[in-house]
Order: sequence, then structure tokens, then C-alpha cells
Amino acid sequence: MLPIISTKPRTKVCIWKMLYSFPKKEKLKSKKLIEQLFEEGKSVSNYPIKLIYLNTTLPTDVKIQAGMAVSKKRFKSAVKRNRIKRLLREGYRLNKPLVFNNIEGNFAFLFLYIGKEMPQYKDVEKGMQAVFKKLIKQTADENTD
RNA sequence: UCAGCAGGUCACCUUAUCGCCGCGCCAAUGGUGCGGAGGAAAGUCCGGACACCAUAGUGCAGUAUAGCGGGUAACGCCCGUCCACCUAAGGGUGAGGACCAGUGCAACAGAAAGAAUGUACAGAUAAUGCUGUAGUGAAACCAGGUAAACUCUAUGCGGUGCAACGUCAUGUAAAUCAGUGUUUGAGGGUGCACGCCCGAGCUGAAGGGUAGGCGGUUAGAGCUUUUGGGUAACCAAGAGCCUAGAUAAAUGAUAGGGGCAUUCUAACGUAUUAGGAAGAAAUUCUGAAACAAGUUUAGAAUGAACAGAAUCCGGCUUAUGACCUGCUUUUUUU
RNA sequence: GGCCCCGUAGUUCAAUGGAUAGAAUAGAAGUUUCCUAAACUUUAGAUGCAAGUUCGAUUCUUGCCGGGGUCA
Repeated sequence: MLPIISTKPRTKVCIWKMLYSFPKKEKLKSKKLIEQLFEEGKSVSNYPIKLIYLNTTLPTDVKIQAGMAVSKKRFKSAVKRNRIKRLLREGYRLNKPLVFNNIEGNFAFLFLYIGKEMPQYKDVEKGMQAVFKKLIKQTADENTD
């Protein structure tokens, strides 16, 4: 069990460490799945982030596998591409409970950065939350149909 | 001070919280400890190591290099040196072998650009030949110029690249059609010929399946330092150290603290100067105001480049911030 | 990650180291026509960038920049 340090404002939400982790087996790695995503997947977009998702069976026993991608055409520098991917990963990691608690079934996610300029973390986080809200709404509509 | 030239160093540090990857331990899916990008990790331009194909063979073809000497595992790299060129100087640049083997090329201009010798003037002479000057041009210095023209000479180079290669797993279709071949040898060993070797498949068409794991994979021509040798590149010996291993691809996010640089503001503080006084004079004393440089303190604002390992090393090239040292004196200011 | 190939007008292609880089098409202006098309006349427009060799580079050499292909 983690010691809870009440003086730091951020730590009060970190009750379960599991909740905010993003280990290897939750990463989307299979080439097959990714190709399938692009062919059959549905998408939700909220500038500057686009999410492609697909309800499917996964090779490992986790609920969601997620990957991040940045176009090489938009960002030529490898440093910038890495930076954006890291920001996306942080954005996903810290907002994971939003999805985990409000969705049914197994999913594969792929986050694309479709902006043209280097983002700040705040922008990414905002975009992430908006995308998740849209996603939850959309999936709920599909289930009711 | 500015400008230029050469060489070198470093690539902000740290705390908290959350998170990622590797290894070790506890011990069992968690906890804990340690470690986690670069000088260029980049371009892939050279050279190797390593792996497979003959223990990598011979000749031709092809290709690279080019003063001389040295260093190196090797090099197209580095060091020394001669020569040529550039620069005011410090210094920099150089594919710098051979047109007494052969072939080709030279626009325009010019009499003439190759086995060519014209014209004018002068000299000399019995006379011609001859000698010098003139104009064109990049070249007309005559057994001419040109080899980053073919070529010749010398030397090096077998090919393919870690998606090499080995191995385990999964899966279908060892199927179908056409051509060719099995000792009269297909096809292969990356161009051709020879030689050596493998030996039943190979090629094309349409179509089907898998595109996962492990090894290779990080201790090395390694790094730091001392002594000795060498003008230097570098070499030898001793001591110490272990220093990233991801694979849709880790090394991050957030919030503070400190240091550094630049600019501005305020304060501190003086060389110097107008002026004044003393003195025969040199000079001494006093000194308003203002500018620039320097130093210290306080506050505020701004900023910190280029860029991300992918089998591993040695170079080269390109991108890029700051600081330090030495040299030069054509110029700028005092 | 490795290994290859290609850069000429807006587009498709030419040009042996030698005068002002050529052609087709597209563009612009004009003539003709009541208007348009066609035709005719005129016109503007390019060697990816930077060095080197050369008297002289689109062409030869080197380094960058950009684009494309291939591999189990």
C-alpha cells in the first residue's frame, strides 16, 4: 500500500497505483491488429487528437491496448515526434480511469496527433478528455441501437 | 575595443510526486536496490570487425587511390615535410604520377591550334635559310597544350549484408497450370572465361498461409590515469573502472529550489577633463558636470542551441549554443 | 536499420565541355469572328543548392538539399 502524502495536491487522487500505469502489455504492438484498425476501425476526433478504436479480442488479458502515432510528414524531426508521443502517452495514462470506468468490452486504441504545431501538455490533456467524452457517448449510442 | 585566423573545453544542476525499460535480490506477478542517449546518436560518404556464400582461387572486365616519409586492424583518415597557389598577416587550400606508348580534343579570335613556319620591321648574309620584335588567344617557351579526355604506370578491392545468419513455434496447398531438366547435368556460388564445388530441382502464372519468440546483442582495436619512447600522429608497460540495450521501438510528465548569461533600474567608486589657487617654470593642490569601460551589491525581465541509440567500432561530412587560450594589425575607437 | 535510383520552362521530353540552353503543350497579349472554338502573329518563363577542375560546365568531380524504390 502506498503512503498518502496529503500535503501534495496531486497525490490525493493516486490511491491505486494500477490505475495510472501504462505497462508493456497494455501497448498496442501487433502489426495485424493495427492493420485491422485502419481498415475496420471507427474514429472520434477532437483537434488536435484523433482516436481510432475497434471492439475486438486482444492477445493479452487486458481491457484496452493503446498505441500512439505522429505523422512523419508533419514532423520531420525525430525529437519532436518522440516528444509528442510522450505527451500523448502521459495524457492517456493520467486520464485512463475516465475510459475504464465507462466502457464495456475489449478495445484497441490508436491515438493520432493531427495538429501542425508543437503542443503543450495542457492542450494535450484537454484534447484527451474531450475525446474520451465523445467516445463514451458514441459507444453508448451504438450499444442502444 | 572591433575584425580576422588557429586550437581547446563544456553541453545547466537538484528535490518531490506519478510513470516507462533493463539487470540483481527478496520472493512470487508484487516489493526493493542499482543503471538508463550524443558530440554529433544525423548523413550513410569511406574503412574495418562479425556472419553466410569454396579455407575466397586465376585471368579479363570494372572500380578506387596517386609528391615523399611515417601512424594505424584498415582507410579516400591522421601526422610530418617538399613544391604550387591564395592571403596585408596569422594561416589556409591542393584527385600534386605519366602527353620521350598510342588515340582524341581546342568555340571565337588568329597567317597558323599540328609534323604548322605566313606578314611587316630590324639585324646578319653574296643570296636563301637564319635570329629578334610585333599582333590573336587560355595555350604559339617546340621533340608545344590538355589525363576531374580515353588511356598508360604503380597499388588496393571476391560478393552480400544483423531484415546477415542460426534456432524454436504457428499455419496452409509437398496442391494446380505452363516451360525446362535428372549423369548426354537443370540450376546455383551477383559481369565474362577457366577452375573448384554443391547435385534434383529450377523458372513463370494465378492463388493460399505465416509475418511471433529466442540467440546473434552488448566487455570493447573500451574508458580514466601514471610512467617511458617519438618533432608529431601514435606506440609500449603498469594501476583502476564496468559505462543504455528498446523492438509500433524505453530514457518521460507535473510542481518547486538553486546556479549561469544578457538587458534594464538603483547604489558604491575612481583614472581623466572645463575652471580655480600656489609657483619664474616643471609641477602640486582643489575639482562642478558628463560619457565610456571596470568592480561589487540588490531588484526585475528574458533566455539556454543542434538534436534521439537500433549489430559494433575508426574516420570524414553536415547541423549547432556558450566559454576559454594563443596569434595577426589592412582598418574602427580611445 | 541496411542497400539502390532520380532531379532541365507550370507539365512531358531534347541538348558531343563551346555563341543568347531547344521542342511540344499549358499561360498572357493581339489578329480574325456578332460571340466561342480552330487557325495565325507576338510574348514571358527553366539547368535543385554550394564549392572545385577547366580559358569556358546542363554536361566532369565532391559535399549538401529534395523526391522515389527495395529487403524477412
